[in-house]
Amino acid sequence: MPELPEVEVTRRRIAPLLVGRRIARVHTTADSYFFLTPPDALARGLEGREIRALERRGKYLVAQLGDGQRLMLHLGMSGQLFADGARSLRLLSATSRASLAPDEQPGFEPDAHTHLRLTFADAGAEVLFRDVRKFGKVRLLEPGESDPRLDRLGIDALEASGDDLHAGSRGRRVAIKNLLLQQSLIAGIGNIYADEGLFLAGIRPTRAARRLTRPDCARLVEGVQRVLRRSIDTGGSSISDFVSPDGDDGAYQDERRVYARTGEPCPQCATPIRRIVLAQRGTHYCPTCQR
DNA sequence: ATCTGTCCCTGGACGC
DNA sequence: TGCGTCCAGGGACAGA
Repeated sequence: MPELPEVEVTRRRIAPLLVGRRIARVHTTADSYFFLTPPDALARGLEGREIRALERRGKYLVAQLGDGQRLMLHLGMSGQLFADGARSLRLLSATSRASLAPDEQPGFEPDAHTHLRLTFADAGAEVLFRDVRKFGKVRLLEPGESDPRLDRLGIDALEASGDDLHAGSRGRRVAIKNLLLQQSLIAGIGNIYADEGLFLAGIRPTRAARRLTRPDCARLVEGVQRVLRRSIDTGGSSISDFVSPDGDDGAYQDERRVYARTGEPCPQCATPIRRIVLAQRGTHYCPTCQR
């Protein structure tokens, strides 16, 4: 599930394949709510454009195009942005996987879930956007046009300070975890890193946001940033579908302390990790270390 | 204004 | 073995 680190890893590795290249051909799947810009308009708008830069805002990627247009991408839950030639079992459907010999590593063939495929004017790798569950989004923004999804984003999680969180949590009765997931306050934190950050800070996810002191907020932001940076350094978390543009799996899932470790001993005190549901999301914490 | 619940989608896990 | 059912989760949205 792509959160800030997975999106940032994707950006760093895919940027060299995109920036400075001119899009020659665009292939899409049929229209669906994945396409905020309908496929035909998207193809028309993109063909012939040069990509000048690739930026990240929270969990969004924004490509700056040569004539002032921008291409906005969100990976959703199961989005995969990669180059053709990437090799990973995560890029295959279950049926193609089942037909494989145990040691076989076949190349990827664009399938029904490959919603966007960019071919470039010069030779070189194509870039593909695959998203099985279609929670991802793609939109072409005309010069000067904005998208409320981007406008609403708060400060990037890597730039945020404890004071930002403290200011945003005043008077809020919601559980602190819910607040961490709100992209309008701090952008980029998702379910995994919220749980991990709260554990590092020793704060229970259910605590009312307004009950956090200034030092609590400082510790929490510090904890969240520590796990985000570490995850970027290890290539992100490949817990379900995430795969980097070259097909590598991330390794951060091996460093998880509480996320999806229900019943396992807390790494600090050996109390079994507890799982509850907050904001319709699985939430994991140590009942002893997190108060 | 804030908060909660519902919905989009598909594959994988699980039970019989 | 094979089918059915449930669940995961980001974020938009409706309604309280």
